[in-house]
Amino acid sequence: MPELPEVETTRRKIEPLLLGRTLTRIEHDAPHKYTDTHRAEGRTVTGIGRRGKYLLLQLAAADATEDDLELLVHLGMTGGFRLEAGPHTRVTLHTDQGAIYFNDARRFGKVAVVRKGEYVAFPTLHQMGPEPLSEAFKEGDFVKAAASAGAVKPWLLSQKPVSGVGNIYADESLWTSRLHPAQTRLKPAEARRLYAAIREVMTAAVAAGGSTLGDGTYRQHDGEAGAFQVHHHAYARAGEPCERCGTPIAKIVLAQRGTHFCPNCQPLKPR
DNA sequence: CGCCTACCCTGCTCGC
DNA sequence: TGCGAGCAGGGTAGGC
Repeated sequence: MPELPEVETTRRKIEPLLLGRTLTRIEHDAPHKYTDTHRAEGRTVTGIGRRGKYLLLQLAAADATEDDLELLVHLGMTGGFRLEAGPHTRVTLHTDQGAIYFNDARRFGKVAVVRKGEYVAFPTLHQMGPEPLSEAFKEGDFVKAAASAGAVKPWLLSQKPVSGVGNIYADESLWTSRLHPAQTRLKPAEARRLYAAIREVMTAAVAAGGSTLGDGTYRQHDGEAGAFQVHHHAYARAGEPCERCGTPIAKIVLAQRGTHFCPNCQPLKPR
């Protein structure tokens, strides 16, 4: 599950491969997942941005008769760019300087072309919360919203209080801030700990190039693996001793997601 | 309107 | 060795 650190690493890696290139043709199957890609044909990539877990390729208008467009890419669970086609190539971006391939074994990824900023067809992107490593992510706002929130992990996964947090980094941030994933209505001190943990975990994970799991799914186009997985304290460590207290890490299912936490350090408090 | 659940999709692991 | 069951899960639709 590429989350903010993996998507940001991807953004940095593909930027030199796509910036300034002209998209000559886009091929794909499964049209219900890859929409309006033809609108990008003939456009030059003028920038590569990221919002939460979405990559946003800027396709500026050539003249006043056209709209600025964006090519959205969501990597889903297994999506990634490759320099060569493979059995799981779903979308091929042909450019004036060679092709780049979007591979996605489990087909949870998305590619779409929209008018710049027009995200109504993508409600999560449309209502995306602030970037966790930006000035827009304010502790005061976060603490206030957390005070009335439901179970904290699903709340984080909604992308509304903050963007880019997925299953791995939710579990890691909650372990770091010693909060139970199902805790509701965070007290100010708890919310401040979580706010700091999200920034700390995301900063370290971006610096490490993200996390590459045991199955090697989350690699960059050049085969490079992330390094943050060795710093996981909770995610995928069920049964192993908590690094703070030695209690075995528990695994439960919460909001349909595998959820890992220390039952001793992260107690559920009645509210 | 907000919360909850089912579903999408397919490669991989595990047990027999 | 072969094979079916179970698992992984972000985002979205739909129900209450």
